[in-house]
Amino acid sequence: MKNYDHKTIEKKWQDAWEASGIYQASDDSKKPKQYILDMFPYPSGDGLHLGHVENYTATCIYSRWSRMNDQNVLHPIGWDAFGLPAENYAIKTGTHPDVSTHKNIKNFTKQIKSLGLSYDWTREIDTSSPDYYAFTQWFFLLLYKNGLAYKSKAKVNWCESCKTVLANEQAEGGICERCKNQVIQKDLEQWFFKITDYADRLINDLDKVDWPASTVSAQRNWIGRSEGVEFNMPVFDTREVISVYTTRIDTVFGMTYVVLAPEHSLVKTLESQIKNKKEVENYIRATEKKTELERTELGKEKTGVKLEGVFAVNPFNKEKVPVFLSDYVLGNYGTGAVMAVPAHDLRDFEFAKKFKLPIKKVVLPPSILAIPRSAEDLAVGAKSDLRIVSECFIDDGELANSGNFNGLTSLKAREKMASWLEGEKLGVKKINYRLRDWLVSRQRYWGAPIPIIYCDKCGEIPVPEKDLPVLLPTDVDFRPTGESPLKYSKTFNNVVCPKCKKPARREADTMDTFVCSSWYYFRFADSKNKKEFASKEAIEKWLPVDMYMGGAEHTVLHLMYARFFTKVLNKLGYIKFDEPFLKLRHQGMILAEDGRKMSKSLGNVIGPDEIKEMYGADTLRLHEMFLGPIEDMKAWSSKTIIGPRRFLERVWRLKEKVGDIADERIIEESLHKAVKKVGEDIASFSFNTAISALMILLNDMEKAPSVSRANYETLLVLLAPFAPHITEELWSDLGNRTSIHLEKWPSFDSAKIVAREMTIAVQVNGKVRDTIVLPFDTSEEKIKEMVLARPKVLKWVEGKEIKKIIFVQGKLLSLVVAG
RNA sequence: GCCGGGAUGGCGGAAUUGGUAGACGCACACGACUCAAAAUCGUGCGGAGUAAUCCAUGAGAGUUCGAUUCUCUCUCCCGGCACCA
Repeated sequence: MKNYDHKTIEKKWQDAWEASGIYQASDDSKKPKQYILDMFPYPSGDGLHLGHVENYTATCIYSRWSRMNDQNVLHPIGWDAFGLPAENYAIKTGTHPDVSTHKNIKNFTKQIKSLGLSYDWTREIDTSSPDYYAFTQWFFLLLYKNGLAYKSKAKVNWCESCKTVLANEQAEGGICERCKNQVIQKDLEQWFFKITDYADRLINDLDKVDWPASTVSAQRNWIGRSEGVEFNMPVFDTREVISVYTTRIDTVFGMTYVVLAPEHSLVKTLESQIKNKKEVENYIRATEKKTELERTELGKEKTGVKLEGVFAVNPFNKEKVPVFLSDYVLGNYGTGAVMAVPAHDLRDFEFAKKFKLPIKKVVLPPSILAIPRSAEDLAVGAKSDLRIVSECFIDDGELANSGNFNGLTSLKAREKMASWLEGEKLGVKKINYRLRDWLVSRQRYWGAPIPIIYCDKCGEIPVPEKDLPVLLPTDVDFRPTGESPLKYSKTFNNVVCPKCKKPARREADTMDTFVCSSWYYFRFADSKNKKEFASKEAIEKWLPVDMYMGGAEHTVLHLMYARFFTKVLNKLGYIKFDEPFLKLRHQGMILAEDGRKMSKSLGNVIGPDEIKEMYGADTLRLHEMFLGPIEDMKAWSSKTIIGPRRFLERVWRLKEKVGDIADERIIEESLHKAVKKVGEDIASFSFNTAISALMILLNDMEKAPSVSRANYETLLVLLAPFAPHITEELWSDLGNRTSIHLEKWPSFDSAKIVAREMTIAVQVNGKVRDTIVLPFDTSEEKIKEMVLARPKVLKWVEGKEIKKIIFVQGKLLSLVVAG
């Protein structure tokens, strides 16, 4: 081989690796296992993008390095094949999703293989294949049988003109994607998974995993644990009570009204009390029409209606306060009712201003405590003399206007007040989560059918496990009609009841694709198993995942759902661990050259194929890794890719310099340093600095008069995980008969890294004034002596008193002088 | 608003128990090779200054012999969540 011809070389070795199967994981190996997983791709029609390449290259390097360190590596790949885009494509073009999806998978496979990614293809999975979704359905049944899947009414996006349910992504901004009409919220029967049962474990177990801080905190936020109290307020002149939840019971004396969510059930119960029924009904109807988006829109003026004739009684001071209905209170959080304290809550404050309600201060900020209290500070907004305060104090402080609790800090008051309520049996301490149950049913075609049968006699019957999979029918019209497409399949809908054998019908909804991806990492351990989602032995052998990598867009949903599934399996005794992904890293997004997101509409998309064609897969891999820290957002650069390419060409040309008579010592230090640095950097996912270390080594080798074969081979081995093709070619060219990727990772000798010479920086009063090169074993005394004789140093210290000398071994000598 | 993460040459980025700021790469300049160009190789490359030296890691303070690194305050940028009581 004369020139570095990436096309020939890369094809040659990709074929060779495929034939020899060197990346296959062994189920029998005694070596320690290492499960390295990428978030499996959705095979879109656009093909692989540079973000995929970044993700897969990083874990490929890590996998190759792990194999060289004698680990039994499981590094699989598969397809998250169900999903909306394929279905939309079907609606538009009439191509069956199964056809387009498999065409895309073919293309993805080709692209991935051409990058030299070291996957074990024997374990490939496809979530849209019946072999796979049989077990997705099995998981549904598992949850169902354990009371973790249930049916309930829920609001969905509904387009009145298209007569169809829309996914959230299709209803952005409350506008139907297809016809541009307003989307409304409609109550429909939907399936839910009871993830909220696991809220506390999902929060607590975050301590067990090595995940990016931002991801952990996003999950915590999403689950939204809050500690407070729930207490009852009698409704004046009735036997009803309004139960409210608050985290700020310390502000309870400042309550000037109560707010119920418009959907609160008490509105019906209290019907006879309400004097302005018409008005109230109108408000409720208006709220129903609003989309979720409109309702939660920020900065929007508060709306509401007073329930005339209804009063709640504050148990602390027996004060009667009015009751309102407002959509700023959510029906599905806490009790759906809040005590409103406008002086200490911003939302209540806005509402109170709008409806001219009294604002009563009961918590004073520390700054006010410091100065004498004026009557104004303590002013109580009397009904006759309404005083609107300009600001609202939401922090903790000291209580005032609060009866027996005056003078307490907010913290203490919360304790005492909660205890008082508990003592009076009026309330309890309560922890609430903002996490909602997971709505899994989709009125969609391209997904796993929900394995439930409805029988007029027996009711809701789960499909018996032996009848799985419930096959997705093919005789379906995708065009939107207003109901789940599966309803219109002749082969699908009509079944016999498993119990009474009378005619029955199937559930026509399919499952959210996130259900498919909540358990796929188990399947790779045992992808061909027909009986179980994975055998106990296979799970024990490979799981949990040791290293997981993928986009940060899955920070919340996918990761939360997968953790939920794992915890359910753990609780039900299927598995011993309770966190699926021990270590997690996200790759940063690759932006277009112009620093903006790559997008078709901007016309700034660059795909891996064109780059690979021009520079080769090895250069592409190296360049993406060298662009910057893996987790950072980085702009693609076609200007600087020449750097990595030149580097590889120099490695190629260095071969000419390989000779037997080389002075090993010249590059010994450099070599051992590189072995250490590259290994450590791969371990910590610092690929950019690992590559820089390799470049430094190459620079040093080029400067040496000649390079021994052994040292050249070491360079190739270190580079092999990054650039698998060129290194394999050069390795083979040297006469090696086995693959370089089966080599052992070299070890380094710390003693050889220690330089024979050291450069000591000399500081005077903190400023570097001189540097001095000395043999490494020079004693401290000797160094001081020599330093004090240096003219550059003398210039700064002569005639001055040396007050202190700080010596850092091998690095610096710092002199502190007077004046 | 809350949570998380950032800010270092012309550019991407290095630098961790606080110890020579700018590794490595790109771009640029000059030189060698060439009839010439490309490629390649060599040298230089934060700013000011002839130099000594001074200034410089978003801004300001603090701790320290010494701060990109630690503490406080602030500005701006990015990401996530967002009426969750």
